[in-house]
Amino acid sequence: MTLRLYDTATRSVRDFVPMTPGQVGIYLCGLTVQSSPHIGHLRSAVNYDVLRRWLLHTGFEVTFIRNVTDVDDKILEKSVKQGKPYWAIAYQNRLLLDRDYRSLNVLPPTYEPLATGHVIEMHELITTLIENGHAYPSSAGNGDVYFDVPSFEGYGALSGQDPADMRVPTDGGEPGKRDFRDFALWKGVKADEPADSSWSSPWGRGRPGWHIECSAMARRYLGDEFDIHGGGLDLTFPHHENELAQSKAAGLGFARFWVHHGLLNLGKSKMSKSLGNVIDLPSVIESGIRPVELRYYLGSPYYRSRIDYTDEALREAAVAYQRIEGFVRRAAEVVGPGRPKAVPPAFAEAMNDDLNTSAALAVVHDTIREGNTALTAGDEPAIRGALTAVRAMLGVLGLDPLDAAWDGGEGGNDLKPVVDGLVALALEQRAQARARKDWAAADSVRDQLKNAGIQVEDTPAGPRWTVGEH
RNA sequence: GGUGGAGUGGCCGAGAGGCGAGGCAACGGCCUGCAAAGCCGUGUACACGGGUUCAAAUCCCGUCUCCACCUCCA
Repeated sequence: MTLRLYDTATRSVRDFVPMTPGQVGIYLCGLTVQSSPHIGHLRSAVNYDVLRRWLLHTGFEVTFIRNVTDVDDKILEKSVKQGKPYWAIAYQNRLLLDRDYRSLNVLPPTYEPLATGHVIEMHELITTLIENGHAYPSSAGNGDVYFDVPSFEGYGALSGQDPADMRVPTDGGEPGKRDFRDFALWKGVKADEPADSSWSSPWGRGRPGWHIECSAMARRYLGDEFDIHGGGLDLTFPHHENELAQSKAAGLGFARFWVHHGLLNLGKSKMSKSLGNVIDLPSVIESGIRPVELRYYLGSPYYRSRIDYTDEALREAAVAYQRIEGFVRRAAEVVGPGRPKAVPPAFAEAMNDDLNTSAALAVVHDTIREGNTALTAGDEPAIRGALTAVRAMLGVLGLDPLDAAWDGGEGGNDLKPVVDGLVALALEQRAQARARKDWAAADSVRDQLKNAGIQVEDTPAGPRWTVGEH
């Protein structure tokens, strides 16, 4: 049973066969750090994190490269507008992005290369392209270097575009281009751009032209040919098409699989800063949803389908996750956390089927039902079996409630033993009241605890309590 | 204009020719002093109109609505 993945280039689900047995190289287009991340960006991270964790679980060694684009038009614009160095703005947003990734338990990449750190690699690639007739310096003498699209046969194959059908720009396009479809590999420095945002090159001072950085960095860390290239559906054209064209034209094998995830819409269109329909992690947390619950929401639909964001759906996902969490915690209290190991065959089958997380989650819920039944029956071996299976599955999805990754952040855990003691005191009172069948007094204790944010529930093993509104 | 994709029960969301994924909500029951949690049961949903077939949510034709890309975008 092998992993089957949808490959955009062939528009079909294919058996995933790595170039080197047991090893996988993945390049994921990360963000252009022009602003703080929103939950649409986070979906991307979660989707590929699940792919990665599944590959790891099935025994692969994964080299996961996720880049950051730290120089581009918008960052420079902001720099000028705010009177701040462009690199300070980029770094600031990078830190925010990193914080969000960590909150959502997204594994850190093997390496996170920056565009500005790979100018030399880009020059090498551009030089090759000029030498073999696939690129040329702008005839306008502005220092730009363009990729010669008509010189590359097969342009448009990835995205299913016919170059002949492409819209001619209404503004006339760049004056130094031979063809309006040609795109910049290198951008000559402009007078109104910050002085520290250009690098010297054989074609004069300038900066990277978006697409080339990914070709250069993927090659640097994964080689001339590698297994999987990922990114958002909106990057298919032109970004990935251009990456593919320039890499192939330079004689590289490049990506064997193109994986694209669906976007997250808010209202009637995709979440994006420019439209202003943005929700970010801090505001989600503000609304009482925990990061793990957001991750469940973002990760439970099939990665290629569109998510139409609504507050209700998110809240519903949070409740669904709490059911999962409730079982794991209750079971762990009875039999200990256990050691997660194998995943049920049905779960593996779902994951191998192009990462069908919805179907995989159905297996999680089925197993939880069995576990809950075992819990009421006090059948410890069955509880243990269900718990380890559930934790193994949740681990693959990055959603194990017992994962230490979810503890961090607030730092309020030191108080746990203290609260434990206080609640135990109150529960002792309640137990006494119950013993003398003074239900009013017993319920009053429970109500007061509830008002303080502590839920009490009676189990065969005695009362247990949980904190928070969840 | 071109390209790709989507419309599933009150809601979210899989599936993809026959055997009712799963979750949330609702209702009934069990358990409980009462709750909570949990368990059991209850819903014949597949945008619309035709067609193919013994059988269609799944295939074909047409219609409508929506989204993404063709400009920066996860």
